[in-house]
Amino acid sequence: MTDGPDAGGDWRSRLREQGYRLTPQRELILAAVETLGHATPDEVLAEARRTAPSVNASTVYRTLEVLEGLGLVRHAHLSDRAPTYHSVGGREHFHLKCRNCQRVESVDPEVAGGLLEALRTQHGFVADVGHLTVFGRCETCEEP
Amino acid sequence: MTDGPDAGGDWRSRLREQGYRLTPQRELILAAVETLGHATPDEVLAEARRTAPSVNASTVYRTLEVLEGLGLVRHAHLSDRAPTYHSVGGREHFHLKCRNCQRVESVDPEVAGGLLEALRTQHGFVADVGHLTVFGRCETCEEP
DNA sequence: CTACGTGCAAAAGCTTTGCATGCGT
DNA sequence: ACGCATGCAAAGCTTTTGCACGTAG
Repeated sequence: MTDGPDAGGDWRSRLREQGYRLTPQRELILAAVETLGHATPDEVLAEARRTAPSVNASTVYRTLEVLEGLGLVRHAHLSDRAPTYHSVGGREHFHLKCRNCQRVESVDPEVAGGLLEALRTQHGFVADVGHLTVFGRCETCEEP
Repeated sequence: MTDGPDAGGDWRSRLREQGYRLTPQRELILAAVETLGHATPDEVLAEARRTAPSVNASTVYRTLEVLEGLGLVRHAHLSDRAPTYHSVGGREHFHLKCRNCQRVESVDPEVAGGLLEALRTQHGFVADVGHLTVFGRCETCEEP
């Protein structure tokens, strides 16, 4: 959860190098995303408020945008409504979402390798696997 | 655009068989979706109003829900915000969305066959290809 | 004649924006 | 000291909901 391309506190330097300021809120919000795994802005807000109750929703939205711009978090659409954010601390992955039990599973990008290759050669399309979400029915829910 | 599993006016019978009533608005909204190809509820409303200016937004939402329940239309998320609806008149397909030029391309499900198979065998997950949207960069926008 | 579907208006989410103040650099 | 980031409040959108009326069956 804390290792990966940006282990330790390197991201703080990168943040500042890009002209951003390092604030408690930004640390808190990034930590919240990492703790939660997959979370909507609303859930991130709630988690952040456990530590600093005064944190504001607009700060969460603005911060998630900044963090995503820096490549520290990503978002995907795991429901028809809210976007959900996750840390890019670990390796890249895409998501399976069961329409029946709502469970979310993370999958290695390699599994989609064939599709990516086909899209590249047949459609000249370079896909962003990390943003991919596949809806369907999971093993348990598909049982007869 | 008018052929497929439900060619002609067969859908009207199915509609009634399911206990629904056949109203001008329902015809109009289905026609709007077919005319537009891919459209947000808002766009569907605008198109429907070209014929019947009194059509209401809530009717569009309610009707799209009914039509989707009957399998006459489907929706996918082609932008981070609005859902877009399309007719299921033609054959099933999934979507590629270019983040640069915003263009949408429809792709034959067969292209994703490998992925589906892998998800089924490796994760016991039965994917719904028709709802799939892959984000990335299209051929033209990827040129150096 | 029934009761489902529609239009209208208001409510409910969720996200964005304008400002004055606070704080990181 | 400068100016970006935050909190607060209000506005903006999209979607949902409650009701009374209209109309399909």
